[in-house]
Amino acid sequence: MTKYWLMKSELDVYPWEKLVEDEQTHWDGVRNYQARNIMRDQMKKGDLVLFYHSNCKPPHIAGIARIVRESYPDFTSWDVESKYFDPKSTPENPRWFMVDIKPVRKIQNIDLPELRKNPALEGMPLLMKGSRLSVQPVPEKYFNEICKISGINDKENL
DNA sequence: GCCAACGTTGGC
DNA sequence: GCCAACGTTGGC
Repeated sequence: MTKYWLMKSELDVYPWEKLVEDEQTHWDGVRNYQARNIMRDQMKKGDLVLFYHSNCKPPHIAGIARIVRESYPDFTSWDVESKYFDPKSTPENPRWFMVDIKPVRKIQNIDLPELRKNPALEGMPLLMKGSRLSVQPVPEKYFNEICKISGINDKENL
C-alpha cells in the first residue's frame, strides 16, 4: 500500500534540481524525533514524496520523488566533521535515521499561497497552524488533489 | 529581521 | 515530573 509524504528542503541548501542531478540522495540531517520516527517506522520503498522548497519566496511544492531505500542509520550523526554531528549517536547505537529518495517527476511549482487558497486541501498537515515538521504524512486525498492540479491522471504509473 | 509555535535541556 | 530558559523552524 503506497503511502504519501512531504519532505521539506531549504531551497538554497538542497533544491529539487540538485536531487535530479544526483539522481538519488540520502535524506540526512533530520534531528527531530517525530520526523525520525516517520522515516524509521513508516516510510516504505515505493512510497511517493512531495518535494517542498522552504525558506524561499514563496515556498512551494517543486516535484514528486520516491522512497527507494528504507531507513538506515544517518551516518552523519557520528561524523565529528558533520554539522549534523550528535555525540549521543554511535554506529553501535544510532539515534538518527534516514531514507534514500529518487526524483520521479518535476511538477509546475505550486506556491504555498495557492495551496492555502484551495478548499480541497483544507486540513492538509502542511497547512496547519504551527506545522513545522520537515517530514510529514500527506493523506491520500490531498496527494490526489496535488496530482489533479499537476495534470497527473494516473499516479500509479509515476 | 521579526516572532509564533514548537522542541529540547537541565535544575530542582 | 515540572517548567523556565533557550534554541530552532520557517512563514511573513
